[in-house]
Amino acid sequence: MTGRGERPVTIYDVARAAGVSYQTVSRVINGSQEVKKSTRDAVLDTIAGLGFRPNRAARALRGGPLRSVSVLTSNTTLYGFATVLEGIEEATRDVGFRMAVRLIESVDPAEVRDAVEWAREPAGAVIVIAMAHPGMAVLDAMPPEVPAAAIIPFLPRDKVPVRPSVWIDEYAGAKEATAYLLALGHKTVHHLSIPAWTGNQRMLGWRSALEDAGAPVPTPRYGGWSADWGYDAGRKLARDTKVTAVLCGNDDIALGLMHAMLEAGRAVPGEVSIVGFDDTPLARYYTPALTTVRQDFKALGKLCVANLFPLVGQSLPGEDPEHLDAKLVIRGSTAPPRGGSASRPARK
Amino acid sequence: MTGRGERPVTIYDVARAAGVSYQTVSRVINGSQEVKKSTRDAVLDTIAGLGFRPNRAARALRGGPLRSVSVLTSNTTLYGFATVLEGIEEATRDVGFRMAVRLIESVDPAEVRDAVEWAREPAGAVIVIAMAHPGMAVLDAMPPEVPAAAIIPFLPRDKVPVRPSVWIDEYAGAKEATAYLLALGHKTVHHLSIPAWTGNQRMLGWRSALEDAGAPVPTPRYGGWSADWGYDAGRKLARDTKVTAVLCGNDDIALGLMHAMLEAGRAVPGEVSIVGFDDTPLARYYTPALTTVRQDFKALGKLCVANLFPLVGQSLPGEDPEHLDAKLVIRGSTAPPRGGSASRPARK
DNA sequence: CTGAAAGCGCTTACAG
DNA sequence: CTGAAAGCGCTTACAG
Repeated sequence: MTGRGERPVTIYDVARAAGVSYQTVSRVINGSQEVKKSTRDAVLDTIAGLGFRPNRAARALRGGPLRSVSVLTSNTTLYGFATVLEGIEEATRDVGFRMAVRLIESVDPAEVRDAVEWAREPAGAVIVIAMAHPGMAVLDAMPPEVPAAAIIPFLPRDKVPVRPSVWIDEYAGAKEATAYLLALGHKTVHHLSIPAWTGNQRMLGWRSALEDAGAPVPTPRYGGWSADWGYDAGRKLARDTKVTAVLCGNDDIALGLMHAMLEAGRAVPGEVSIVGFDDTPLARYYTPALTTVRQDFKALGKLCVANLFPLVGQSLPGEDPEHLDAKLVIRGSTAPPRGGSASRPARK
Repeated sequence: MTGRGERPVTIYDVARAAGVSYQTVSRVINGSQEVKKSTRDAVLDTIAGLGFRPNRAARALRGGPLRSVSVLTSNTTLYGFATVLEGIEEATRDVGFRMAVRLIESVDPAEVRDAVEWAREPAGAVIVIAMAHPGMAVLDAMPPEVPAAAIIPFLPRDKVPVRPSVWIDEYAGAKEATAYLLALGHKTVHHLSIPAWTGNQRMLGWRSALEDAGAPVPTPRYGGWSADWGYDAGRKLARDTKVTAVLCGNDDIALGLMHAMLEAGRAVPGEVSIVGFDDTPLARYYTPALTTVRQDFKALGKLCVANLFPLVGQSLPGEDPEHLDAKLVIRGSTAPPRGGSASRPARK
């Protein structure tokens, strides 16, 4: 019973109860090797008995390990961001770290500067979810001495990135999805992209598959992350009856597009095949069920934490990879084009 | 330019540069009234020039204002939870507070105890998102002396709740939706509920509308929050051709149900009308577009912060209400029953 | 292997 | 209105 409103238990209380100096208690809770086993056990027992928990503020002030990670992210109502965040939270909680979160809503320089200040303030570790422009801007602005790891949507530009970075191989995923549509017999595949940046792997993978097959490369459209945007863009695409297959930048966009097509009287997948990206928990319940590229966002969040920890003197057992694979999941929203001949679809 | 790797600016630096004592600097940054205006302005200028930011750890250690809120929540990949969290983050950031987040995944006593300890540790303010069982368990276990506010899914049991609590009037929303379906001519309305608890307002509102109309009250089904669960439950409902109208506990469940109905060959809304709850950004793009009860989760999160602040000596201007209204949004997933006579639907 | 000392940056009484 | 003092709980050299 820690009781109500009582003064919290400190290392001095533990020291007195265990009959040692408070320095020894400090060594025990910090896992120092130079404490005799019997002393350590006695102290540990006392800690458990008294319900002692180290005061984080005092630790931070002293310059000790803060055991905290500050996460910068945007768009947490999007499935991918929310799930990455859950992965980070679980991984940090597992090792007794706290997680602070701050949203970045734009690439406005003042907001970016503010976000960087926020992140470095408590001298803890930092994670930037740079899966959208605001996060990328913050990542660029982050001073190199800040211990930070990042989740990025493209391959690192340098062989040795400035800081630990993890990603999903969206290039391969997009390429596989596009190749699958071509193999179904579609002459080409259009692309309703998430907002564009240099090195967007989903777009590059899509283009690469098209080029490999010698198919024409339509101009991709981009502008947003939402179903709203997918619907608006979809209404324009629906007017072009030569469009028979579309790869979307995410599943929300795909839903908006599907709605626009159906509303325009174009059958899915009868006249138009649609592929999403992410495989949200809803995608399989769209009608028709959405063919999409699955990404394991939770694992990505955890992976980022594992790659961050060596920077702050923590390390988790085992070697961790830097990236995860994406995986095409075939459902009902894709089919051979009307009258088109399928050259044996590469169903795997 | 705060520069790279330099020692952070402290109140001592500011004091020296401004030619005052460090105590005076402390008074200025804490808004003390007893500082001469000219002194205050000089200090404020120096602070801006040097880019000083108070060290939060030192403040916390001293017992000063921590300016931090710790949020306990579950299920952040669900739209409602994610959006409430964004509202809390924005409101706390606006006043220079930090937000720490921890997930609670079960009602397991050990996890609940742990979560409570986590929340009280840094002596900051606490918010419990008690919109699901895990949060409710934590709220029940929270000692009264902890400065906490809560988001709850039902009316407070007592006239004067133990702590500030905010909610959305789901009772009225569910009642309105159910009455609307009855007015369309449905003999009764089934309910696929989110997990049940005593005082579930969505369920009570639904039941109340049925009773007011003298309609039979079918046994509600519940078990999960997800489209997966909605689909499983929907497959059973689809076999019962007497079911012509269903109110769902959220939009994800509604999507699963809709998929099950369509898959079973039952037309929506031709044979079965479906109403959701929440109005997620995807709901309007379901096919058919989902009639649902809109809840403003972001405003709810902000409202909770406003109600929390008086507890920690902050107060925001203006008087804040305790609850928000829900609103029926009519779209394409609802219609009069086949052959049923509509008694002039209460379209508003 | 363990104890005594210093100090992290701040705020709040306490004097003046 | 402003300065000098004490101390929050902890960790890391420094002695022994």
